[in-house]
Amino acid sequence: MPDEPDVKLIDVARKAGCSPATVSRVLNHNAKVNTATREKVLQAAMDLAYVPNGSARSLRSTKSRLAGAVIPTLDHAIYATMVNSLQARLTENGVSLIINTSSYDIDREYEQVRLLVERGVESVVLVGAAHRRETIALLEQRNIAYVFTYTAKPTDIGAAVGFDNEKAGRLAARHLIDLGHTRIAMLGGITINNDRAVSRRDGFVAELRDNNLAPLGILETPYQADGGHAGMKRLMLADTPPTAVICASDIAAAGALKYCRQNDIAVPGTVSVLGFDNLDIGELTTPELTTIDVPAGEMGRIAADYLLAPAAQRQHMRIRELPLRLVVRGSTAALLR
Amino acid sequence: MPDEPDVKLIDVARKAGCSPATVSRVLNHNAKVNTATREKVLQAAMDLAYVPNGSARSLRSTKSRLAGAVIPTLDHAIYATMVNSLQARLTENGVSLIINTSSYDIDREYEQVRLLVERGVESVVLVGAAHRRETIALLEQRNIAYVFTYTAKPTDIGAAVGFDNEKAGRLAARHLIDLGHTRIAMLGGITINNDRAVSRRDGFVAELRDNNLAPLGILETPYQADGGHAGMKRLMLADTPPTAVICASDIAAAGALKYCRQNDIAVPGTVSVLGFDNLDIGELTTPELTTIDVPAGEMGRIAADYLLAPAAQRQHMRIRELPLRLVVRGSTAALLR
DNA sequence: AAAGCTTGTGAAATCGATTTCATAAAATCG
DNA sequence: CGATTTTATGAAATCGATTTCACAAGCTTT
Repeated sequence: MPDEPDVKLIDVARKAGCSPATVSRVLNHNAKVNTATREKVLQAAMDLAYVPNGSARSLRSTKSRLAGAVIPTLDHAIYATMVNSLQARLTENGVSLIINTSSYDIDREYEQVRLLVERGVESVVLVGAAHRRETIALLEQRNIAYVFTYTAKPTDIGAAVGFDNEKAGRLAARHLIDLGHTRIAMLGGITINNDRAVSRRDGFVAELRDNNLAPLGILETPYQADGGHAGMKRLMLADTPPTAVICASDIAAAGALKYCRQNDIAVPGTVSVLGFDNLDIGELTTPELTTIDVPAGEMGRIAADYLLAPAAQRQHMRIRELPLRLVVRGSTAALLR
Repeated sequence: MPDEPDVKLIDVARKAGCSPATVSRVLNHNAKVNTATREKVLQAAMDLAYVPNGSARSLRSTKSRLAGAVIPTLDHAIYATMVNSLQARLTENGVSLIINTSSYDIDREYEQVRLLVERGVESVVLVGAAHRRETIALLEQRNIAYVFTYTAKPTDIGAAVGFDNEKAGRLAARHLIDLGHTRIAMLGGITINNDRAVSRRDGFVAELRDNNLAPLGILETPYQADGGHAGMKRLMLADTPPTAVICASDIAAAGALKYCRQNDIAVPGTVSVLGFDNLDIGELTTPELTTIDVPAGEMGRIAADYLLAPAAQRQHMRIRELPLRLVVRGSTAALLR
């Protein structure tokens, strides 16, 4: 390997015939530097293919230009899409993003956040509003900006960007009630350590109760096609099968649809199926899925903007509730009597 | 804010009644340190909730425990899944992952890699084998380990983990030829800056030619459902529509399926549709998709293992070709005559 | 033209860890 | 038991940038 000795700032200074301080000035805050000198420095940096040492820079300046995100998984489009736009926006502003996954485990989440703090991140994106006390304490103590996503619960702790999950549950129930359904079941997500799934379920139950109805059954299933498939099977084989089912995600709903197709159960004729998330897949199933849109990309963008904003401004943007949108397609219909 | 002054290593040393050097020893290589002293140090670190300063550490030790990945997008499951397992494996080994997206643009890729180098990453994951010369030069010069994914092209430059894209194209063609099809078209991906799409197309064409056939048409479509939908429309409205279509991804294939459904074109009766990637969605469409499995998760894992391996060992693991697997489901069938 | 500002620059201190080198104390050996 | 090796530790140098402080030279201002 040729492996030339790494070019350092001082080498640039030498080549440009000035002091390291001046090089630093040119390369950073662009403070008062004579134009001729500036040119020489830039030229030298270019010639030497100088790449600054980020560690040294952040050690001295206490600015790392690093952000972190801890999400449940990247294997679900709803999170991957958010991270995609989060990353894009941060990068546009010179901030790099470190990603960690928690598998929906808040203890693991804490460990990951600790690691992020050690790496010197200046801000952190978390999912949901349920976290270990230590996690928040660590961020507060270190004065690291953080924002919760997929939730808009007014909380006295962190800032949040997302939507009201309880409203989402209600909106789903509302739609089915409006269609005349009374035997409504839910294929909910796993609620352990998932405050969002809990809220949606609560909203669902509350809306039913407000209409003098009770849920026909609430099953907890993993957010995967198999889970939706198996859950639908249990529901439809019960003594009183539902005429409408709310699913925790479009993936689960697609699995439910698959079960119905395999067993010649008409959707929406016999049973209406409602998804959640509004993933691409919703337009590709037969029938296409009625679902509730989750603005994942927008959340990522807004979260980024929040974290990029100067601390003073952040005060005014703590809670950002995004509108929920019911997307009506072919998998739900009025109850036949 | 209470904002206690940050605890530094020297504070731990003070509290434990020893020198910073000893604290460092305990916290790192665990070199010969008296057990009693070690306990005291660990206790002190715990009590003070000490979190090491990563910048200082990597500045001095030239070990950042940071890796980077530049992928086209996280908005496509095939990449998100790879990154998910890559990240998991790296984190297990104490390495954090910085993610950047390039939107399939190798100039952008170069910029992102530069940024990664500046952040001090010790290794980098790239997608495909087509990169700017500068990108590779930079990594080589800085002695940063890197690995290409989704490709197994024997290259004199980097290591690679993936599969032979040309074989994949051939495998797809082979399947359809075996089923008796002769009018075969391709809804390929965008080939600009995408060496993998190019290879798959070339393999497809080569296999047809080896069987004295010529492609009925090759359309380039975005890797999205709309693209597959629109492409299928063009193909089926042509003077001689194909009896079989190879799609660039399951998403595009699902879009193609949708077009057929909307226009009462029987699949696989009138036209067979072959997907690529083996995403979850393939099992949720009607009919379910015949597809070629891409071991995205495994690639991420293997890439991580490669990068985590000591440099000496890496020599022996440069190219790792994973097997391709045809997954036959309901969207392809023998040609009716 | 003297006093007071600006502007542009460099010398040296500094960020918080790791690492090298030296050394005291303890253990082993012939 | 004196000589030698081993073990455990600390003092000080160091990584590569940024930042503070000082100061010279060139401009204003009166």
